[in-house]
Amino acid sequence: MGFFSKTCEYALRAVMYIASQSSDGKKVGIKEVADKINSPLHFLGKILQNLSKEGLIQSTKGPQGGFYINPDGLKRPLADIVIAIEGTQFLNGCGMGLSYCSQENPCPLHDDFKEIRDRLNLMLHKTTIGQFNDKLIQGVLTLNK
Amino acid sequence: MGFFSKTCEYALRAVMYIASQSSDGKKVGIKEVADKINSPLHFLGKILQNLSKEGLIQSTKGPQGGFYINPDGLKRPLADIVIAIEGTQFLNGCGMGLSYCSQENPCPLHDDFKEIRDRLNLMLHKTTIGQFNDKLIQGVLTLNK
DNA sequence: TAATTAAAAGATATTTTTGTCTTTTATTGT
DNA sequence: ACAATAAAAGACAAAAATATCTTTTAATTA
Repeated sequence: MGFFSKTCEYALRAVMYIASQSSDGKKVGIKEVADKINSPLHFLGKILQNLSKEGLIQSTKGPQGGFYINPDGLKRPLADIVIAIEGTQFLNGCGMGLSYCSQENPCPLHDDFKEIRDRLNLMLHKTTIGQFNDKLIQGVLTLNK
Repeated sequence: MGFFSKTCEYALRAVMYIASQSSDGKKVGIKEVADKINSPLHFLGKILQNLSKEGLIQSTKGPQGGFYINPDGLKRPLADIVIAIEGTQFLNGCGMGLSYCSQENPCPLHDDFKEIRDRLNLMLHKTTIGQFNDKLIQGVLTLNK
């Protein structure tokens, strides 16, 4: 297993792809997204549907419809996606799975984990959804395979 | 979901508990371990069985039997447990799930993730299984709930 | 209004993870 | 040898994650 769940991996890749295509009000169909990020079509459908409900991406049905991200959305941090999918536990919970773990009642890895989680949080909060648009369009960065 | 799988969380807690009880050749039964780390008994049984096969812990059957960790084992890094359970992918794979992700063909998060993974690896490799024995015995650190 | 398009929603299937229960095997002590 | 103990092993079940397929709803265009 990877660091994030498959669901979260697909979500991150898909959102970044949609972002990179959303510059001039363009919309992309789910078939294109699934193809470009190499994910199962209908499974991705559910994921995008949820992200859409959360307001992280936008969509319209019908001809010329598809998914897109509005300018404000491009400025949101990646953390929003991760939290929407993995929940807050992933970024804030105890590394050893203890629910009462705290500074007063610490697990053996409490301090070490706090530092690593802090770094992960920092990274996910300072990085925005639209941050990679240019390099994705240029083809310098990859989202496929 | 947490950072590690339940299996890995139980494993880390159990191994640390067994370690803390292994100072003077003492052995602990699985019932005691499951109770002390608050995990499902038989599920933990499978986990310890696997760790035993990997040589990360030792066990003997029969009266006065149980699980223990030999002096060399106490010096091994936590990374050995995590790798035994989560696989190398967890500590080395691409954060976005791409199998061809590399410095030459990077995903958008390649560099950021590398730094976080490096820190996690460093921590898990410098921390040993037996490192918390004293504080666990003193009750300064917790493994339960 | 009708046909077409594309996401939303629902139903179902598969796989993996997590968990429980029972039987077997190995060890110890009598 | 026999009984008791405790892990190993196997069978099975429940829940969650992953995946596929079909139907419905909303939007567009002709």
